[in-house]
Amino acid sequence: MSESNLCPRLAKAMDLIGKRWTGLILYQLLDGPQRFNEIETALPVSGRLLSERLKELEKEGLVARKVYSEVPVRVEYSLTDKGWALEGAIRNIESWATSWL
Amino acid sequence: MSESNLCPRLAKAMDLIGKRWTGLILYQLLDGPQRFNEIETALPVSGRLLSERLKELEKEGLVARKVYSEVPVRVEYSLTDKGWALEGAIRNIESWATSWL
DNA sequence: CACTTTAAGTTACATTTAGTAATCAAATAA
DNA sequence: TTATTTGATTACTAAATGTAACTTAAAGTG
Repeated sequence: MSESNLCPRLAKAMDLIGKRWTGLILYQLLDGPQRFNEIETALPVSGRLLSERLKELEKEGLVARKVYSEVPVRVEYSLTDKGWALEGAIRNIESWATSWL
Repeated sequence: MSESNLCPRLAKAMDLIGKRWTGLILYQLLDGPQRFNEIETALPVSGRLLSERLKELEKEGLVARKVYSEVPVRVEYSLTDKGWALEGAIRNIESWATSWL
């Protein structure tokens, strides 16, 4: 595993999207803003990793987190412009899956 | 991490592509057939995992493996039609990376 | 024949990441 | 005070990954 002249931006993109659950979380958010438990229910991901992934995605600016001070607290996650910019890629994978899997 | 009504084909696609290095290996093969060492040199992936991923991709029918009985042996990996069908998705990620990372 | 060379892996072992279940924090209602 | 609910975090186990050494096979060299 030596060095390479691989484009660092593509490498980073693949590292992000290539992380387990990230693709499905983004796909899920294509349906619109959703709260933590909605995503957790919709996907076979544990709360522990969902929390971790959402934090990464928020840090990278693909996902926005909004807290509503209700009772009990409501937290909604949504795609940012940067996140929505991946819609084409995700839809592409979806249609590939439909055609080839 | 309970059950969900997630599309099994999309889940499988994301599981495949979302596995570490898989995206970059497919991207690398968009340049045409390449032998084991070429891919290993082009990407920061170890031989151990490259071998494992290529086996998975071959099993899933995205990559074809051809052995040339030369001295020493030459093994070339290339995309199948099913593999090439992912080109759009991969290019999409590439262009997202260029625009947003 | 023994011995070297080279590509393509494989194996053994340490480290990191993921899975599972229990627990915590905050805010309000009873 | 205690219960309830969402959104997490923690502790522990299991699985995946990183690293480096080793193996295999085939042919050329001495």
